[in-house]
Amino acid sequence: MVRPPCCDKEGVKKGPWTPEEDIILVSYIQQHGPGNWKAVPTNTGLLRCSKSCRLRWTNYLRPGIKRGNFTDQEEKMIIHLQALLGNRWAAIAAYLPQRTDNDIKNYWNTYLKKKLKKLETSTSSESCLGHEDFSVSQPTARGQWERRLQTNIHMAKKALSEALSPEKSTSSNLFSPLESSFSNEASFCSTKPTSQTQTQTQSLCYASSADNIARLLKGWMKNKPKGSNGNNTKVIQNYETSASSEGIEKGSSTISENFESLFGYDDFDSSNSDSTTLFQDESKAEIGEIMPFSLLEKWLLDDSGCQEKVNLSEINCMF
DNA sequence: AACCAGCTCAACCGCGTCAGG
DNA sequence: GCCTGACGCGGTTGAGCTGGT
Repeated sequence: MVRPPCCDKEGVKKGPWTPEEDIILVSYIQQHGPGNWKAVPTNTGLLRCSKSCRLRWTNYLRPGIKRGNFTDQEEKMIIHLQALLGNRWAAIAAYLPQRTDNDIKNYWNTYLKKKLKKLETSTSSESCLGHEDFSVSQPTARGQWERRLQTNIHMAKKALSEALSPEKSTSSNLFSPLESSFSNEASFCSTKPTSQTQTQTQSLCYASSADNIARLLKGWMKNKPKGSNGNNTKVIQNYETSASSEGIEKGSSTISENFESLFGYDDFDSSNSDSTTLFQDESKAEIGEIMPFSLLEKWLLDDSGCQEKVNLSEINCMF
């Protein structure tokens, strides 16, 4: 009764994605939205399994993804949340806008785990923990976290039921990431674009998604050793056509320039994710704007001693 | 310059869950 | 209630990169 691997069919490509494949995938999702992954390989002609497409999208191409250096605060949040939630990377990722669960998992496994271990061994000789007061080995702090989590869950549920009631749905858009753990991801969407802003929204988030590819392409164009072949050019040109039909400004001379102007990657920075996105049900990336992130950070990062007083009223404001 | 060990991270694999029939 | 297929998640792998010798 062994389940056959989903991708062991002949002709299914494995390994790293090429920029062309990325473009095809993004182009498709831009038109049809994420979801129904089973249909993606069939409809796009990509020689990838549906799982691979979904993974590529969620971990790499999705709009608003931030890559590279984790900030101190992000690091602390991961440590705190890992202590609280365990290896539930998706849940942890819900608290870190612009980070994917895979990214966080990798960061934890390659860096934070070692760091904490080091810290633990260095402090184990001493009777108390150092200034980096992680809750990993602190049952009391963990208990407080659990209480807070329960409060949060309760309020999240309340907010959810309020949000689902039609007359309130427009005003209650401050969803907690926790809801994604307790309802489903689709309910996560909050800032529904109005019909007036939808067109603008679509192109904005499309650009945001394209930024990811553009960054990829930038490196690819630079490093591409023996020139791109005709196929590449063809695919990219097709994409240009598709992009231009979407009303996105197209550059002129070279392909690389086209993409540069098309996506404006030089202007890229994480702040561009402040646009509402077309991909509302993939809105992990927008949590920062959905809820007052600084408040959440405060809640997460404050020393455990004094925060309880502040929390309940402040958290209530979140919902 | 060549080799090697360690590290990083994108991608894969397999299992669990859930919805639809 | 059972079966099946799709999806999501966490663990693991391995190719490529980097720094040291």
